[in-house]
Amino acid sequence: MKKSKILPLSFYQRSTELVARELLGKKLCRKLSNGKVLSGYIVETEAYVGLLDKACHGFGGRKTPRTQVLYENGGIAYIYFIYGMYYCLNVVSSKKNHPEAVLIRALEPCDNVDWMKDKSQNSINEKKILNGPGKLCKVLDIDKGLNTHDLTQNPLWIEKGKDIKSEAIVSSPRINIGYAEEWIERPLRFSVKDSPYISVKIKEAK
DNA sequence: TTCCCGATTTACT
DNA sequence: GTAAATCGGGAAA
Repeated sequence: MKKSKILPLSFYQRSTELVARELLGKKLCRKLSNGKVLSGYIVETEAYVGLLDKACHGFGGRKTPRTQVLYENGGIAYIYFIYGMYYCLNVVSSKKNHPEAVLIRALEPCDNVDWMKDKSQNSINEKKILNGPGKLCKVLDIDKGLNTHDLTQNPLWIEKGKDIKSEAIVSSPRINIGYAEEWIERPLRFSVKDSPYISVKIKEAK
């Protein structure tokens, strides 16, 4: 029995910023009901760090049916519906009773790229198939049914992928959280430097 | 129960 | 650059 490439639950049960940073380069895999496996390397994430973070759904200890999953132990999926038409995939991190998670914002396509191009109706440019949290969920067929799913199990899991050097990781402010006041500028977004697959271009520091 | 608004994407001016 | 699409969750009443 060969050693599993799937990341263990202990990987997720650490500080959220660390998990967000180290998820870069990892391989997100999704097995469809027809048996086909789609995958991509994670190139962009954002950390949502719970109680004090005004951008986090669990801010201030808010606890509702939807955010319940954020309070669980790390290693499971938190999927929510936004703007009436899109889903976003998050990885719950940290320990029980800490409402923290990492938003997966963009992937570099890996397996079954042609199938994904078809699905996204963007058959020309593979750089734009998975470059956004709403888009990657649509293409990978991720919806509420996978909420609370264990990310070490079929049909959605994360494996070891490419090695990303720490010099190749850049942090920047998060996207579209204009309501979060002093948290808007916090550099909790992590991405692979110069990757053509990220969602929103990073503002250059002058 | 009602009302407001969003961790987005796409199309248009 | 800005706006429209579109609906469930959360807060208020």
